[in-house]
Amino acid sequence: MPELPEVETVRRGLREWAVGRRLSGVDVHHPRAVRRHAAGPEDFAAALVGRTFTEVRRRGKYLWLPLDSGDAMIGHLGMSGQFRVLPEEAPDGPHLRVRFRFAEGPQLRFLDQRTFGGLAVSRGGADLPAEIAHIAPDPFEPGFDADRCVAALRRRRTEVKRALLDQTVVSGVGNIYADEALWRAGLHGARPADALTGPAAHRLLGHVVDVLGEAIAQGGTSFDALYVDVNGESGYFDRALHVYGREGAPCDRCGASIRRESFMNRSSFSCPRCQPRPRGRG
DNA sequence: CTGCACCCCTGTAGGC
DNA sequence: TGCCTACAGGGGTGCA
Repeated sequence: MPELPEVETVRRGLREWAVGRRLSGVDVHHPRAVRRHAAGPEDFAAALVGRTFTEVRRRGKYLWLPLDSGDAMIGHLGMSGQFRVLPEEAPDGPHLRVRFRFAEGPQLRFLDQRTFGGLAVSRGGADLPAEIAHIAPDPFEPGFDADRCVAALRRRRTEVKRALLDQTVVSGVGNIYADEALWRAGLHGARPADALTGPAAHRLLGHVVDVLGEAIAQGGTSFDALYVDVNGESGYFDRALHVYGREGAPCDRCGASIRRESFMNRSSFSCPRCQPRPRGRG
């Protein structure tokens, strides 16, 4: 479940099901799932067994679970990663990558169809793992500074959608929520970020925060079974999407037919009337 | 600093 | 039925 609202949904599930439980065994079923753990799968497991998850934290799309050792397990879901809480007798399935066993109670499993996601143990990373420090704060962190974020956004000499997707400007925004925020702001994603006025950039960031917050409240966006919470349940925010995946459907604001454009080798959805394409530099 | 090409993978949908 | 391509919510790297 890739973007911030989906990762936050997973974080909440992990907080409920993983915190305070002592690990009795960790089985790496696919080494690629721990490729970012340089010391290898055995070291990964050894750093976890016997330890207890004390908390579940998140920055943007990254999760980390501090341990009572002072280390932390880092997780990124990539495109198709899932954490699932399942009883021991549940079948493994084809996408099981890492199994976490506890002294008692259900297992925690990391599943990942495409294996773009991954786990690692960060030594001494309980507070903020060094591996995540290059990512900007996300809008829901106490340390988030909106003025600073807007300044970073307007400093980028690139298109505004690219800037929104840049995790060093603001973390947690992906393709869906970038398109939704741009629609709400009435801006085409190809507008130059450095041509936005301060108030316009603040308004855009406000829409980013709004759409992410509303999506969290709905448990995220689930188009299919790949994007589910730790109990396998889907979120409902897909019903509230205004542009993403709605090519040809009428704009909820003006009725014009939603268009789809190729951008950064991905699809971008927008309203041709509410979000006119910029001409030249702006 | 920036854009760009390309890499990492599996699975599905659609055209032929 | 098969075969092919395009596409999917992620990030990272190397190069110009």
